[in-house]
Amino acid sequence: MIIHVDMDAFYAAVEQREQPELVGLPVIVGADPRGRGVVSTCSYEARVYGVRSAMPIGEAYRRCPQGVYLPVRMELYCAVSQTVMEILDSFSPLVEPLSIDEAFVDAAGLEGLFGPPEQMAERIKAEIRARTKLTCSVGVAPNKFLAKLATELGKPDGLTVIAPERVQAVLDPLSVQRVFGVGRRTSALLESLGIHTIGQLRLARPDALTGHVSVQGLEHMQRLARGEDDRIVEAYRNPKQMSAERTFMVDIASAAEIRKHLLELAQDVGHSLRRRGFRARSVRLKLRTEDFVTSTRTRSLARATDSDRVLYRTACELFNRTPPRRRLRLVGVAAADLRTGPEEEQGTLFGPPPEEVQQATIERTVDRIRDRFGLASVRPAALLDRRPPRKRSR
DNA sequence: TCTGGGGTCCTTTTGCTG
DNA sequence: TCTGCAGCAAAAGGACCC
Repeated sequence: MIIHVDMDAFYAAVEQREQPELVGLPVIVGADPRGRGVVSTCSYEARVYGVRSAMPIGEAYRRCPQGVYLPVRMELYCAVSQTVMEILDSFSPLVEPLSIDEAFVDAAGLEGLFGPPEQMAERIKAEIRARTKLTCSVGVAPNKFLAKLATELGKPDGLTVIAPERVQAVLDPLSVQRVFGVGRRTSALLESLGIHTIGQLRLARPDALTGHVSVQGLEHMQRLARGEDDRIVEAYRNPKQMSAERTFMVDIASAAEIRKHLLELAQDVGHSLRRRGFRARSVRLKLRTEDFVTSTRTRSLARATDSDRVLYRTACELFNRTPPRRRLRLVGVAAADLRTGPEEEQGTLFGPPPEEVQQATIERTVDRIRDRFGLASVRPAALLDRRPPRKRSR
């Protein structure tokens, strides 16, 4: 059996814990309601007004002008998250964090220590509440998909068990939207074909969906609809990409200004790579124009890198290739095709050229300063653009 | 009316190579 | 030399999740 743990209205609940005068009020954590952005999390009191995660913050404000609007305080939530994960680690050697506020816990073979899975889940809930003063919802089921579904069915502060013999009875009447991976688009498609419930999806004949869904996609959905999911709990997974992106307060037309942002984003991504010991073999530039059309451009690198300068230059090359005709509302830089381990073969007997060594030294020094004084406090554009001094002619 | 930022995974398109 | 084809990797886009 697998246990899934999900903190209730996490960011908002942490804020209410830190500021008890907010308890019972509609608390909305996210962007500034006067600017651009969305709701990250809101308290259950705010949900009464129809406010939801990912809703444009302006719309949230129209629905709930009396709400308490708070900025995201990521460091605080990360610290609480760490405590929660430590608690989970004390119950099982196999814990897979899914995001900052949820995780899978493999309960197999732990009956001797904690009793049956349901009892173990009970103890996890109690300990999280005791140590963090926060509530969570917990699901217990034979696999990941069902455990996560069980959690959703019991929110907030619930403990829901889906026993193996009850899987189909629980699943069949639920909306297809409950299937992991079926979102707005796919559920609209399925409903247009008369498939509204998981039971109908399970029994749908493949030929009724050909042309609408890929064969693999349908097989995947129908496996989940039958309650089958053989993914294991993985305690550690290598990241596939690291990225940073920024939406501007006002759309930007100036290429010079865009490049300034690309430099900052490249520095953020480079910093993440070095901190976690990864190098990237490809760089992706993401652009979103004022009419909300998003495009990406990728370039593979000859050699894996974690250098701000290489990320920045590559991003600029991608940008220069076809500068967008419209103003931009967002730019992003991503490092992808990640790998660990020592630097690849340099292709020379003498290692990397001296400028690269010097550049790497500068970047690591900046990393230390940023780690000590804050991520955004150091933006040494001058350092990055500095060329080696030119030799004077005699 | 307005739509964040960090990700994962999958499909399709495109271009190269034998 | 040209064409068609298969296989592959890179690139691009899209759906989805929290």
